[in-house]
Amino acid sequence: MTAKRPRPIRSGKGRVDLDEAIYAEISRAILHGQLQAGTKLPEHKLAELFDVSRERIRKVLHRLAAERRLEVIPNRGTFVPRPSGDDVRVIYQAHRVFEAGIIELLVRTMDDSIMARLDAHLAAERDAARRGDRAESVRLSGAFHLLLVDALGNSELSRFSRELLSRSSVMVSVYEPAQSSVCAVDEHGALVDALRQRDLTKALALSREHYDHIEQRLKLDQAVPRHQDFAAVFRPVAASERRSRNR
Amino acid sequence: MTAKRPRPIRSGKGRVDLDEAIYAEISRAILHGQLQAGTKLPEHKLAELFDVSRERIRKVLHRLAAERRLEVIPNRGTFVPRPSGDDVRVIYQAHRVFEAGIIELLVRTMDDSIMARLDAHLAAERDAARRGDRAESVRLSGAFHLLLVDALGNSELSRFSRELLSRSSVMVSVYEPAQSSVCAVDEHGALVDALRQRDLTKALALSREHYDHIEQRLKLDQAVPRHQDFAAVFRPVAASERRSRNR
DNA sequence: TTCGCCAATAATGTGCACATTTTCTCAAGG
DNA sequence: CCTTGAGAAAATGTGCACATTATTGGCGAA
Repeated sequence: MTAKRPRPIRSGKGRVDLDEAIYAEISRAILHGQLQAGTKLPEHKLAELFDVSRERIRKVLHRLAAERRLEVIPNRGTFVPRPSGDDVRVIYQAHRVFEAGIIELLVRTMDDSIMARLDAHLAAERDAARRGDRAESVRLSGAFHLLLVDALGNSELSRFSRELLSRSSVMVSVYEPAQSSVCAVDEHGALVDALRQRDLTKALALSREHYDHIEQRLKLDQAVPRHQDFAAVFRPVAASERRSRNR
Repeated sequence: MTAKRPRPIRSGKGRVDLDEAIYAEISRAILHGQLQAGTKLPEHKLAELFDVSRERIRKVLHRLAAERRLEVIPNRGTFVPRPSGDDVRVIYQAHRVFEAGIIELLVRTMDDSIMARLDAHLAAERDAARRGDRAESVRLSGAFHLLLVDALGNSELSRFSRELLSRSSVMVSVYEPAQSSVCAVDEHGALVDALRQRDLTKALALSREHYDHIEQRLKLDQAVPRHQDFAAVFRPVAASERRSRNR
């Protein structure tokens, strides 16, 4: 590290984007299940990885902790949450309650353009399943539920939905590290059919059962705690590369 | 827990509580509508008020901003959000969607103890209304909706519900600063009746109309932006008093 | 060996100094 | 009178030093 700088290396304006980039990168790693539950994220190590100050990492970690994506234990460190069985129950019940409300509104207010987008998404899911593209199937499966809530055009609902999905992603990677049991495309298709018929009761039941299936599958498996070299899962953010050239 | 160390000014564990106390105090002021929308919360002023370092205040403010309770504008400061008309629409739609999901579950799963708690709450609301206790009526009115979600015993749902309520509280204080148009007790009572009969359709309609009424009332009024001496609304937190004696 | 204690090391928590940016003040010029 | 701009003042942003706490490693006694 340089001892004292006569001038600022970068203007202050770029720093906000830098924060955002680091935040997005860690969020992505969690959402994609690339960080094992229980993994510790030491501030020094991350600061070195992203080539920023420790304070900057600290701020991002605490922000993620406020969103329950990470867990900060005072004087101990920051960890990827290790969801308990009760956490699974809480999160999936929240998913069910939340989507029930979404469906109740969609049945009353959806239009053709929304149905068209849902149909297009189902086609993409079926195509990924036919090709056997597992990673894409997982991604689309989660995106289906986001599509439902985004159709309402409500930023608050979308934000909360993403927080829930982020947390269930960690659970999936904990409880089923090996097999790829994604949402069945058939269940998504049946739900869309019920929506098209504006059949509230049927749509509610299908959504509820859908999340029940996922939750049940999770509880069958056992958690396999293990350590992990987290450094490998992060992609470099733009600014860190830029600064690396100066050294 | 006893202080063994030669000279601990304060035990390190107390600091977490201190953060929490300041966070709770500002949250309370927002929830109670004691902070006018648009009010700036300067870091060094708050630091002086609570008698803590500016960094500590800073952390709390950014945490509240992450929950959308406050708004941080880079290099400008932290402000109580000034909700736009579209914000009102988004928040109250979120309320409706969210409570619809809650009701759908409550109708299927509630038991006598939950109904008893709801009845007791209604009695308290009616009592406050009869006594003309406006502040208590406002508080109980918001608490009714929290009681509904808390009945599910789901921390995630409760947390999100409180975030929403916190944001709508600011809106109420912005758009109707004078009159006390709280939730009508009758509407709460009718909703409880529908729940008791396990009438999903009726309960959904009542909840929806209830929030529609509140939102409509808000939109009739005009925002009255004005400055405010925020220092008067904060109560001292324990630790700040303790330290004040040393000066 | 194994347990427990203590020093050594590493990691987190925090106050502070200083850099950067914005806002305020005021006066000169159109 | 209004506008504009330069400098001062005030507020926010950030890196760093140091305090505090947890973890590790080692050493001696049962």
